[in-house]
Order: sequence, then structure tokens, then C-alpha cells
Amino acid sequence: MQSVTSVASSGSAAAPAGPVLGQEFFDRDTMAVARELLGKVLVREVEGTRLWGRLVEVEAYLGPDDLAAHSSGGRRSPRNEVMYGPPGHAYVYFTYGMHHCLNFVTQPEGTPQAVLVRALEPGPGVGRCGGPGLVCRAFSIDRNLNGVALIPPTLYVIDDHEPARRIYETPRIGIDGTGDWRDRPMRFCWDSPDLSRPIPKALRVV
DNA sequence: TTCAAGATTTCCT
DNA sequence: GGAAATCTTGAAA
Repeated sequence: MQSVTSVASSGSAAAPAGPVLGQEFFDRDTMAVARELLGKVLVREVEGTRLWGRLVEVEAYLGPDDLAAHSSGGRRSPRNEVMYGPPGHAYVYFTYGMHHCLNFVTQPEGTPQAVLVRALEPGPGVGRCGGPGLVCRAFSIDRNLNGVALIPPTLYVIDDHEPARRIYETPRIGIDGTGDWRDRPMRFCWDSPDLSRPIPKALRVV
């Protein structure tokens, strides 16, 4: 264990503290979970190092009905098996031959829904997190974490009671040819410089 | 067994 | 603004 004399006292960047979001938080309507995840803090501990960032952009993927979801039409395979499991777990998949994406499984076992983490404001020592692939790269998240429970110390989410801000809803990113689902506002985000894509002017409150 | 597309990021013009 | 990089998964033959 590397002794880095830690962040003892007057740390200019004190890590957020608060209750850990339990399984019951994720065992609810996916849209509600996605919306309420904004502002929460994702914590990742690896090799004795603690990394964290505040969630500012997420997307909801709704079970078999959602044509854009991996579980669309009730598809089930080794890859998305985790989504069919109990809530409060991490669903990590590999895509485009070079990127990992992190999701939080929601709803009771048997209902394949999840929330995709698209961007967060990085804490001290954390790299850019604007985009699904970058989030995983910055937090050293790969398929080894697929299926792990969102409980300390490996990977978890805490609520440090950050004051809520306006929530913007937009269509999801990278979705195409999926009919009505393509344009449905299932992406939730705060106005932040770390978003994967800027908020459309039409949604901005000028 | 073989092929096409994918919940993306980066670099070039 | 446009194309390349890179590999796993899912569906078709």
C-alpha cells in the first residue's frame, strides 16, 4: 500500500462525504433513478487510490420495449445478462473495439433496464470524463467490473447533498434508426463544461 | 462459419 | 465537418 500521507487535514479538495446509495435506490423507475443520479458522486477505489467525480450526464435504457437498448425485444445473452439481474450492480460492456461503457442496473431482477453514465465532473487527479468511454478510462473501469455490486470499496455512489440544479432532458446520443425511441428525451444532464455534448440552445434557459 | 453494425473518441483537412 | 481505429456481439447462411 502506497503511503501518500493521505489528505490529512486542510485539503483544498476535500472528498465529498455522505450516505452510500443502496440497492433500494436503484430498485425503482429507471427514469426517476436517472434523474436523481444527477449531482451524486461516483467513487472508485483502485490500488489504494480513491477517485471520484460528480455525475452530470446520464441516459435511461428501458427494458425490452426500448428499441435502442441492448435488451431490446427481450434479447438476452452473456453480454447483457447483468441487466436481467438484481438492481444496484454495474453493467460494463466493450464497444467500438476500444471503449468501455458503465451502466447502473435498475429495476427488480428479471427487468433488464439500466442507466448509462455518460459524463461527470472529475475530482482531483481524475482525467477528462466527458463521454462514456472517457469515464471508464479515467476510472480504470473495464469488464472486470461487469456485474459487481455498487458497494464500497470498489465502486459505489454517494449522496453528498449537493444542491440540485436545473435538469435538462434531451434525446439520447448515438441512437439512430430506432423509430420513436430515437427522439424521446431520455438523457438527463446538468449544465456543465464536462458534458459529452453541449445542451441544445432550444433547451437552454437564456 | 461469415458478415455487418455498434449506447465512441480522436485526428486530419 | 469527415473518416479512421479496432474488436465483440448478434443475426444470417
